[in-house]
Order: sequence, then C-alpha cells, then structure tokens
Amino acid sequence: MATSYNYKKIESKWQKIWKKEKLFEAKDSVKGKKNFYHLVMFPYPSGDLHIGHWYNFAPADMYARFKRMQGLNVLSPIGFDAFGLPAENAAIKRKIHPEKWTMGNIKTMAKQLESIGNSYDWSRLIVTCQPEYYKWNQWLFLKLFEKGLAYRKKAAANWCPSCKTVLANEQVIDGYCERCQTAVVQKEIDQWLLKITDYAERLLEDLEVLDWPERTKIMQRNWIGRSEGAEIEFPVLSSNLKVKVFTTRADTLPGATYIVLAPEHPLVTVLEERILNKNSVREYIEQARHKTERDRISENKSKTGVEVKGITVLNPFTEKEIPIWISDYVIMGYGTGAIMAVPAHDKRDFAFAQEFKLPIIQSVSKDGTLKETISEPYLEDGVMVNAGDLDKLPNHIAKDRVVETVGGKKKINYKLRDWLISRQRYWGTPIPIVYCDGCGIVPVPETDLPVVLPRVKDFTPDDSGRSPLAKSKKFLTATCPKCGGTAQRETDTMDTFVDSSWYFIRYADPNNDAVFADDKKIKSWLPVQMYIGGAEHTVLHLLYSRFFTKFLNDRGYVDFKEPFSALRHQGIILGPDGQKMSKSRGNVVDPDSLVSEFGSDSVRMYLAFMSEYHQGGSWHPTGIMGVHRFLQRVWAIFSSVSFNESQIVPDAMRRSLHKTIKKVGDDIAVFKFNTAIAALMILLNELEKNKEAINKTIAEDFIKILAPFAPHITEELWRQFGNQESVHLAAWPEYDVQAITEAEIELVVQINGVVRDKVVIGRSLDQSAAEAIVLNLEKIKAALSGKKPKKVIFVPGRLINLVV
RNA sequence: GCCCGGGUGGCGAAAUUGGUAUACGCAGCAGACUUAAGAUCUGCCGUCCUCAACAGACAUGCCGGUUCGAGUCCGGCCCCGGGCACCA
Repeated sequence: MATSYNYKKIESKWQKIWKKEKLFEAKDSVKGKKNFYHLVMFPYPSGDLHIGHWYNFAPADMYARFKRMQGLNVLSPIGFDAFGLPAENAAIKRKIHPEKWTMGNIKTMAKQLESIGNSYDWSRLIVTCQPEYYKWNQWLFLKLFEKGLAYRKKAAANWCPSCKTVLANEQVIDGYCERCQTAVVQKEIDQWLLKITDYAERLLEDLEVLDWPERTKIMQRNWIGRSEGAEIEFPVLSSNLKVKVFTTRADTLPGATYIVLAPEHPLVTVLEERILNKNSVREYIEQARHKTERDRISENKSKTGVEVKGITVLNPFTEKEIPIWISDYVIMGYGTGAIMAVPAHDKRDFAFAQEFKLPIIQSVSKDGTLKETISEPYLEDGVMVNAGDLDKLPNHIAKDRVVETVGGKKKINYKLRDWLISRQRYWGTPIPIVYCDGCGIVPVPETDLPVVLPRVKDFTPDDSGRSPLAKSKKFLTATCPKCGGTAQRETDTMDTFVDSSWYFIRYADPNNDAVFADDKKIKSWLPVQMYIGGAEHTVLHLLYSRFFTKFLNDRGYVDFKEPFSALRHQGIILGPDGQKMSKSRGNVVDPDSLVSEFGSDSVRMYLAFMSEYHQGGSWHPTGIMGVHRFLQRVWAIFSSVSFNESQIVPDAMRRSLHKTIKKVGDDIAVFKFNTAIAALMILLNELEKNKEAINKTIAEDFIKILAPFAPHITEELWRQFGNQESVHLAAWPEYDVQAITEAEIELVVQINGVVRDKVVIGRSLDQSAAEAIVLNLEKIKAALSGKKPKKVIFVPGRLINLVV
C-alpha cells in the first residue's frame, strides 16, 4: 500500500543531502562536458523573499536543471547586491547600522532561497558590501581613471531644499522628494562620471548579435538615441562669433526664421554687453535655473522664452538676418545647446513661433505648392520650396546639398549621457581618490586597495551636501600617495550599479584576492550564456554591464565583448486582486506559508504553470491545487508501482511518452514552462488509464522529464526505483522519431472552410485517394446534396477543403 | 505626443505561426465511495435555438478587407499594461 505524499519530509531530506554531497557545486572543467553559465540577476537583500523572487528564481532553475541533464557542466551561482539606499534608509529608521541590517537580511534570505530547492552553487556566494568584493570596484574605477574614462565634473544633482541633501533619481517621485514631498531642484556639485558615451556606437552595434528579447533591444536603442544630422554655423552679425547648431533636417534650413539657445548657453555671457534687454534675459535665465523638475513637467505644453535684443545672426542659406531667442525647451546637454528653429517643419518650433508670433516659412511641401496659411507643421518628406536652386528637389536629397552649400559638417549625436556615479551617501563603495593641495586629484595606488568603508556611528545625511563619511576625520584625512603630504579623501561613494556591472565575472573566481578573477577561469565560464531577470533592468543595469565588459575587453582583461549572450525576462506577479503586491495594500503572497502548506515542488510548479514566463500575472489562490493534485497523483502511481517487465508496452503509450519527451524539451528550451507542464499532465492522465502497462523505462523517463520542475519528489521516487546517483545528474531522455510518427492521421473535412466531418486515413495517402474517401462519407454526401466541388484544397496530413 | 507589449469561456490560459479555436488547469454541476464532511475517483461544463438527442447558427476588443480558409495577415478605430518624454 502506498504511503501518502509527505512533501515536507522529502523536501528537507533532499535539500540536506544535495548540500552535503555538494551536488551543484560547479567544477571549472569536467571531462567530456561543455561548460554552461546560467545566471539569474542577484537579489537585493531587502529582508524577505517574496513570491516575486520565487518567480524569478524557480523557473530559472528549471532551465538550469534541464541544461545539466542535457549533459552540460552548469554553473548557477547566487549572491546579494548588498549596498544601496534602501539599507541606509531602513537602518536610519530602525536605528541600527546598515551593515547589521543587511547581513541579517542576507542570512534570512539565504535560508529562504534554499527552501526553493534551486541548484545553486553556494560555494561561490558573493556579497557586494564586503571589502573582498568592493576592492575590485575600486580597482575598476582606477583602470577607468587611467584611461580618462572616469572624470570629475560639476554636474547637476537632485537637491531637496528641505532635507538639504542630494537625492538619487530613485528618490525623486514625479519631481518631489520621496521623504518630505518638497519639490526637488537641480544643484551643481562636483561629481564623478564614467564616460559611457565613448562606447555609444559600439553599444548600439553589438546589440545585433545578442539573443535578447527584441523589445529590450529596442529600448536600449532608444535610450542610446543615435541620430544623424549636421552641424551648421550661424554667423553673429557685427562680430566674428558663430553659433553652432545641430539639426537632422538641414533641408529645412531655408525655413529657419530664428535660432534658440539653451539658457545655459555661453554666448549670452560672452556678448552680454551688447544685449539691449539685459535684465529680462538675465531674469529668464535665473528663472530657468530655479525651475523645479515639477515645473518643467507641467509646463510641457506652453513654451516660454525671451528674445535677445541687440544681437542677431545670419541664416547662412538665405543670408537673411534672423533673431536669437532663449528658451528652456532647448537643452544644453544635447547637441550644441542651440537650435535653428523651423516652425513650418517642427512641432516644438511651431508652438514656440505661435506663442511669440514669429514668422513661419515653408521649405518643404508635399507637391511643390505653397500653402497660404499653415495650421500645423508639415513633418513628412516632400519637395523643396523657397530654396532657390534647390526648388523641386526631393528634400532627402536636398539635405546634403544644403549642408554643402553652407559649409556645414555631418555629425552624429546620441541621447546617451555619461554615467554619474557619485553618491553623497554612506552605504556604498568609497571612491579611491585623494585630493592633495599640491598634486590635485590623486588616485589611491592599487596596492593600497581596498579603501575600506569605515564603520561609523553617524551615517545620516546632513545639510552639507557631502557624504556622511566627511564627518569621519579619521577617514577623511589621508597622506598624498604622490608627495606624502596631507590630503583629503574623496568622501562620496559609488552608485550601486557599479557593483552589479561586473559581478557576473566575479562568480567565475569569487575568492581570488590577487586579481578580480583568474584569466583561465574567466575563459572557461564567460560570457553568461543565459541571463534571467526582470525587464525593469532593461536600460541601466544591462547597459552598464555591457559598457564595463567592453572596457575590460579593450584593456585585455576579458576575451569577450558582450556579457550576456542570451537574455530572458520573467513577468511580474500581482496580488490576487490584480494589483501590484505591497504591504500597505495587504495583498502580499507569502511563499513560506505556501511552502509549508503545499511544498516547494508545488509552489515552483504552479509559478511555472500559471502563465507564460515573461507574462507574469495575478496569483490565484486556488490555482495551486491543480499542480499539487498532479504531484499527489504522481506520487500515488509511482511510489507503489511494481514493474512488470514481461508486459508489452502498448504502442499508443510509447508514442505518448516520446511525444511528451519531445514537447517538454522543446518547450523548456524556449521558456514555455507552462505548456511543458500541461504536456506532463496529459501524459499522466494517459498513464493512469493503463497503470499495469507501465514498465521501468516509462516510469524513469517520466520522472526524468518531470525532474527540472519538481526536483524533490522526483529525486525521492528515482532513488526508490533503485538508482544510486541523483536524477538531476541523469541524462535527458532522447525521443524516438519512429515512435512519434503515426501511421494514421485524422483528416479534417471542410466544405467552404467549415468543418463538416473528420476521417482517419493513412498518413501517406495523396489527394486523389483522400478525395475518394471523403466524397463517400455520409455526412459529406448529405451536405453536398449532389453538387460537385469546384475546387479541392488538400493539406497533407491535416485537412481537405471542398469548395462548392 | 512617440515607441513597445497585450485584449480568446465564470477564471489562469493553449493554439504546430494561415489549416479542427478554447489543450492543460482552477472554479462550478452531477454521480460513486463515506454515518457525514473532507479527500479521492468518474462524468458534464463557450453562447443561442430545441423537451431532448442529432444537427445547426453565432463566438478570439470593435469596423472593414485579403483568402478555399483569419485568433493569426492588411487598413482604420477602442480599451489595458510598460517604456521614453521638449534630444532639434
């Protein structure tokens, strides 16, 4: 008599044994096996593993287990992205040190993670807030600094005037401070930036070769924002100065009726003496600077600006004198900070021209005719008008001609900005720089790394706008590595995205103290062959990681150009009410209680079964019953099975088995875990109908293809069958093509495209043979009532359609 | 505003990429077992017409088109989710 399915006992038993036997610890090389690096984005130690983590980790593990059974030497590591603001804020709130809070959370989460039963290699655990790890952040920074790719610059930061502190972008919600709801302003502070823009073109180009979701690539492309255009100079009248503008529509230059400068544009200061309305210009610039993020968002529709009276420029194409305006719809950070305004062919210029009653002149029209009144800008292609010699020429051809005529230069611009990594916060990697009165900015020598983050008591931000580290005299004071004099340490810490931009390399060799990872180990594992994580990291994390990899490749530290060859996203799990899970809504699904009620195998499987992986969905409380019952039935049938090897397995059963082996393998390969599980359910339904015919091969194959989804129950049954080695090291069964091909097929019979009957015929019958059979069917004869089909469409093995 | 996804039974979802729409599961209903409940097993389960069966008609957000045949392709709309947002 069968015992009942005791998942609690089975799961804890095998989790202990796997750990003890180090079953999933990856050796750097195994004879006869190819290495496969499988990675999930490491979690932030927020303190609690919620069902969303499970959704990220459990199905991802199914893929890793499948790859392992396919004969690959799989590395599936795990770690914690342990620095960052939430830890700091939580620590401030609870009055405990961020380190204590973080390490405590990691302990809890590691335990919870183990309860999923994932095949992680725990021996390679990475915790980014430990000096052994962040030492290499600092090393990387020095390497970037050496090449001029890390540089210091005054840059605008989000400043909360009430909290008197700098805020990270994540702390600014719709232009307001997250904590006190004060409108955030921009403040200029000296900060460190990484020159990711040097890599813009390569980051764009190399997207082509990646096996990533198309929408993710599109988002990265948009973020990089390449645009081809030209730089054209507008001479300032009665001066030898010129205003350079960037445009993608040089063909519209004949219609440029004024130019617009960004408020920060240097020309205003240079020619200040000549400005007639100095006061109003100064006032506008001042206003623009104090404008909050909030104002900019709300003012999106109506344009503001001021004319710079007393200075004009020449339109180099028409040689007409045109005015200069200043408006904050032009931004200093893109292009040249100045534009030529063509109201007839640009929406924003059009709105601006209407607001200030400026002339609107066409330079392109659909068919060469001029419109009398222009009620909206014409943005399409067309032919040139008002353009002298170029009239009637298609505008896309005229583009280059205009640039030539005025002596402009072709130019490519990117929206991508350099990466600002300075954080005026405590809980992060110290930037390894000292400031010496004599020597200036001096990098900390490599041999002095790590610059250890001191365990200070007071880590709350204050009104100085500097990191709390500045309050530690001991940390702040340093000797200059160059001259030996007294110097001051940089007190800002690094953005945590630095930590996560290279951690995947560290897993190859996590305990190395001499180099960031051994060259041979890097070669044996990287790049990551399958990377799994949330789509919310589409731009920042994934782009930064690609940038670091390219830099390391340039410097010869790694031999690959892209960190993640293949990428898949999981969806988001919503609460039972269809809303985002949150404590305040009270709709958070707790995985721990589900595990104790149904077992880890059931929770894993339900997550994989509920929808397609990238789609996510609401948690349906009773839905888990389906997979739980399935596992109970698996237990019932296989824990009591007595194999009768003399019994001949019916062809139909063999066929079902092999079809399922194929289906499950094919589906896992494309991350369709839901349909793979459905196929397993169908197979079980069939096996149950004829239990006596199940032999050892069928039972073992079934257990093997179920193993990635439900690792514990399958391991238990597998060993009960008498196997000595883990099912997770067993070979994925091969399907037999012969067994799958059926001799007979069901042919669908349609009349005018509507199904009227079905008939079982030989697989290889041709059209005329099939037609003869079909025309003799009672239902078809009745439906045709004597009429002859005008046309017959025959799809071999599938259907026949009679058109009357 | 622009760029991506998506809209299929009471619910979560399938559909070999133009070829049997609704697989698999949840919930529900009926029956078996049970003193009973639960668990388990068996059957039914898109809508409409019909006493019922057979059969039929209508159904994949809406309107139109292409095709022997459309959830799938094309054109035009309407909702929902995500990203970007004055980038010249």
